[in-house]
Amino acid sequence: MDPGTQPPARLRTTPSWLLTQTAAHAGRLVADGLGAVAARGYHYRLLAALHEGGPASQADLGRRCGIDRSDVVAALNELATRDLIRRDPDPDDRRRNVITLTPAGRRELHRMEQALDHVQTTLLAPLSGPERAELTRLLTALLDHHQQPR
Amino acid sequence: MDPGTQPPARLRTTPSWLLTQTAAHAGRLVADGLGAVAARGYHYRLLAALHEGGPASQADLGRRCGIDRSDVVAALNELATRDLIRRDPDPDDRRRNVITLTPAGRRELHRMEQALDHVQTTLLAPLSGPERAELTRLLTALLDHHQQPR
DNA sequence: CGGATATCAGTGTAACTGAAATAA
DNA sequence: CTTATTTCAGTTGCACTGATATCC
Repeated sequence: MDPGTQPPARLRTTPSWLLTQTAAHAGRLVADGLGAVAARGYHYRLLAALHEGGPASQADLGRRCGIDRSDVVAALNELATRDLIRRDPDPDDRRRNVITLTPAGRRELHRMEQALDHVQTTLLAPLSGPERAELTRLLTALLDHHQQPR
Repeated sequence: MDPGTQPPARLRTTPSWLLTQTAAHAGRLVADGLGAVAARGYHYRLLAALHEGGPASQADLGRRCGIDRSDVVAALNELATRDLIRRDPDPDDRRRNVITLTPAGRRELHRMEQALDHVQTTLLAPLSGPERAELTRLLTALLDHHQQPR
């Protein structure tokens, strides 16, 4: 009712603000969806990377998922106590661990994906099909550009 | 060089992931830009709201900026110690404080805006003019939709 | 009384920093 | 000697929760 409860116009037309605010909404939806299956973002990212790329070292997983090596350790600890991954020493390089997705992990990943599918639907509700494709295209271009220097 | 260092395709096509990742990049740029003028996001949001809407209560500012009342207190404390805002009791409603932008606050806001202008340029570098407008339009639609139930 | 305000203390997630031990 | 990997300890920014005192 109160029009003064609107965010400042300067913010509403600033791309970085629009991005971080919509991302905050998306993050809430993701947290709720994954929370319902007792998981969070880092867990899903790691399991998805393992499912798609097969067993990998922790440093590799971190690079692929954009998760800091330090946080990979903690997240894998949590996944390991639930037997969703296995952590074995690499015989070919004794610095590394080989992380493997377990059958239970594959099942949990599937549950997470169902939850996340629903999140996408809710998140993109106000956009048409072509609009969703265009948004995906634009965000991908941004992401590729800013990830280049790595 | 290593193609295995790419994020999983499932993530790269998921809108919520694209949003949170691009927002993370944007957040880094904003943090760097505002950090150079000894500020962070909350400070800019609050000063911008004060500049655009004039003096307001803390609860009002929180609603306008999408900042929790609890965090408004802390951020205003920091701004007050730098004399960028004034916090006076409201004579008409003794529960409230009237927050006012000081001349020093207006100057700092201007410096923050210059830093943020540069951030937008860097952030949107890979997109054409029409693409930037389209991205802004799509994100605004998402934001409006998910803010409705407030 | 119910409702709003300001404040304080604490939590959670994502992202990051620095340092150490170990091994290539 | 340098580099890479794993691990631990700690920090920051943003967002949120719950409780309390005060006032409309």
